[in-house]
Amino acid sequence: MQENIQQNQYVDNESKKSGRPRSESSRRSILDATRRLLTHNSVQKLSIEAIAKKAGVGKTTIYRWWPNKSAVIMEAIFTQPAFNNVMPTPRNAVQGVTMQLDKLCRQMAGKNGRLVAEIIGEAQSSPEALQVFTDTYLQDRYNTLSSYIDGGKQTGEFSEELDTDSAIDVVLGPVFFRLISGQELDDAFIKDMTTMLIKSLKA
Amino acid sequence: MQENIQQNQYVDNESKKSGRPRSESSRRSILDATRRLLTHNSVQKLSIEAIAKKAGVGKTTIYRWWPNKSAVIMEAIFTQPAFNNVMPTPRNAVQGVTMQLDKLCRQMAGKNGRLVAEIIGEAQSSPEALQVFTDTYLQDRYNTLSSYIDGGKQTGEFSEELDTDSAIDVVLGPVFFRLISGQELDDAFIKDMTTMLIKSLKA
Amino acid sequence: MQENIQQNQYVDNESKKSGRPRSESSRRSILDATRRLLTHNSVQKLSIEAIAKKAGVGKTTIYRWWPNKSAVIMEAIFTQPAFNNVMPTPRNAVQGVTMQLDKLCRQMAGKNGRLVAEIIGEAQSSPEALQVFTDTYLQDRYNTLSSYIDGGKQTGEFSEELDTDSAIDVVLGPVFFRLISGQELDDAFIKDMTTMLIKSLKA
Amino acid sequence: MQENIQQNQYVDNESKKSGRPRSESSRRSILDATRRLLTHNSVQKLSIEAIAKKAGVGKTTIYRWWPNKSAVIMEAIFTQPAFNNVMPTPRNAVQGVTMQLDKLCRQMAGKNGRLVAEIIGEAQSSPEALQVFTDTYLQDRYNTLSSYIDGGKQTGEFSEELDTDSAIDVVLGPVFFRLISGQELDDAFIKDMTTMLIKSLKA
DNA sequence: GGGTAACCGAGACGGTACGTCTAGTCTTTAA
DNA sequence: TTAAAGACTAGACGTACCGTCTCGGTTACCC
Repeated sequence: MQENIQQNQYVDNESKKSGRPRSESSRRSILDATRRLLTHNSVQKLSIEAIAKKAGVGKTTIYRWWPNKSAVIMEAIFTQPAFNNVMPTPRNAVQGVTMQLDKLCRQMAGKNGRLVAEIIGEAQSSPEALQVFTDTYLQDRYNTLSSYIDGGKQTGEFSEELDTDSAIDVVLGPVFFRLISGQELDDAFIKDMTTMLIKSLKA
Repeated sequence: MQENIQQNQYVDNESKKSGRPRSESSRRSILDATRRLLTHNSVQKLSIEAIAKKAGVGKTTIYRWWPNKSAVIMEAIFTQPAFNNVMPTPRNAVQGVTMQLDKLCRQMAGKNGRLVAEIIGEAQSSPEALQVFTDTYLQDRYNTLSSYIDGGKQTGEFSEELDTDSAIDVVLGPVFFRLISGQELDDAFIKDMTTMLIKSLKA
Repeated sequence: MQENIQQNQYVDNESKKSGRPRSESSRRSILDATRRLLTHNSVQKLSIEAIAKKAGVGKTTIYRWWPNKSAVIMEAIFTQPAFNNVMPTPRNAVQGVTMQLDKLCRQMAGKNGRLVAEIIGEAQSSPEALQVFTDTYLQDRYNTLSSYIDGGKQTGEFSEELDTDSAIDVVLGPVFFRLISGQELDDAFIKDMTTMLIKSLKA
Repeated sequence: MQENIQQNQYVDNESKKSGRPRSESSRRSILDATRRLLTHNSVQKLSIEAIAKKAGVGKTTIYRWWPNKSAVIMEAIFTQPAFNNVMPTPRNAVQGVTMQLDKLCRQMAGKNGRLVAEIIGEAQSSPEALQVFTDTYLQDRYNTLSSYIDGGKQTGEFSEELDTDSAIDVVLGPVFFRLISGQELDDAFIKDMTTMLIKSLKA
């Protein structure tokens, strides 16, 4: 499993510090253990204690680097390649929005969808976790949609009177609502939804 | 606080049973205590133990009648008059959908919105709880919107090609997404969203 | 299983009262259920609730006639024929004491011994239960030994200076101590003990 | 209150282990709390929960180091100086046995006697607890009596044909029987009993 | 033969304690 | 200084029983 090596976001290790350095192997085994445990347990049933045990790591090591369970899980999940949001440059705004919706829905099919729903659920009880969710997951989709919609407004594909932020929520809303209300994101729905949402954006 | 008297949904008390009958006063004090505790605590921080203590009731009495915490909370919350969904008959389909969206958003403003978001969050880890949420809360909104949209399709206000179920999810999605992503349901958003969604339904 | 029909000791039904009379069948099924449950459970693990369920009887019916668990159990156990204390008339005091010790030890062998030990254990936390144990079980043995020892003192078999009550405790003590300290009442011990105790009584 | 510092018997802390070491202060406050609670409550009414609360300690800390309530209580009680069994060297076997009986009876007078009776009672429902009772309390008395009786057999004070183990049970039995049958260990009884038991041991 | 009184079963009630689990913190030794 | 190990306080979990109560019904006796 290839992994995007990246800085942990809760620690600024800008410069060389004295003392024993953070163990990269611990970090990896924590995230690996989390991913493996999540294939058999729900997010809410997963405990820091269980992660620490499975990873062969002290609980303190986890608490030192992540503020809470949600943060560990999100880092474990959203850094996986399956959750990237890289797309080819679209020919026009309509195609961009369509592609984004399609990619989002494909990512949410099956197990991953349930996982994201559980993460969202977990985040409802913690503003910090919600913030992390927004930053590490939603933000990319917001930015992408924002550029497409703004572009569409300029080219005349979309109504000039759209408020971009509101429009993004309208576009993303149905996908996540379908998810959290326990329904499948099947092809028929994707098609129906996309048709409606494109219409709602048009001039 | 006037309350919709209704049968508890987990018990079929069709006929006279032997034994001491269920205590109505305990039932009320459990629901009251739950409501009062929720004004100071989040759904997840609320414990059955705390409800029992506050209500002056044994824990077993709660476990006897509700399968889990979510069920108690939903019965406590959604039976309140503030969460009814009674609306005047609309002149046409557009007005119907607009009214439903407006009512929904008003109910979700402020504290109640956070509460519902937390309930949804809690329900992500338990299919049974999600089912109860659908049955006791979403269903009403589904039904109402369903009749408006079907009506609109017949009168020609809305596109004949709409799939009603998909359309309902598209209409409700943005509201709940806004909620669970931690943003306010302010008037500007309501206006923008309504404009877009009505357009998406039109022929 | 033949049973000594006897008055329950906690109720004085001296005279005919008005109202429905106590159900003899309930009484019997309670005692039967208790005996059956005790073959698989320890005295402490046995619950009034379990007895009531097994006997097909309301808990109140048990509480109406017995003050506590120990009382039910003792009535169930000690009224059984295996626990009677009828013995042939001895030729002399020594034989009497010997016979009593032997009978006592035989009754305590195996399962019954453990049962009595558990009853004694249960009675240590409740003076009332201890009283019932004394009245329904120990008293018979006390009386019997008392007559033998007094007889022996008169015939010169036993020392005139014996205090009868103390002597009884000395005679009974080793048996019950062996029981509650978890050791077997094997034949070798019975023989050794009897020899010693008879010597201790002699002039 | 001076206390025999000793290893807890359920843990083999042979060598230095990694991790935070067991808190000596928690251990002491648990035992102190137990002792204080026992002055007002019976053994059976005492709960682990109450001990934990009184000691300002998590329940898990108790469960980590003791297998059950009886074990905590016995460690709290029997390590007290009042329950030691140190005696001066006797001139002969008769004096030894007499002294041991006397010391035992003095220790059992008043509150402590009731306490020991309750502990014995509690132990009747649990072989493990009975074992602990034997190991931490009875064993000392067994050993002492054993050496006195064996000595007496060699010097001719006691009958050569005595089985030492049986004799010990005969000697200890009356004391504990008197205790568990709820009678006082008064001076008259001690005198009568001692006279009889010495006679039973003699050649 | 109707009244009344005590019984019966069933089972809900307010409680207490159980033994387990997890959270998040603290304290040790080793690297 | 960080890591691992694991003990610490705290408190909720869901279960089992306690002893009491409240129902609808059932016998007996007594007038």
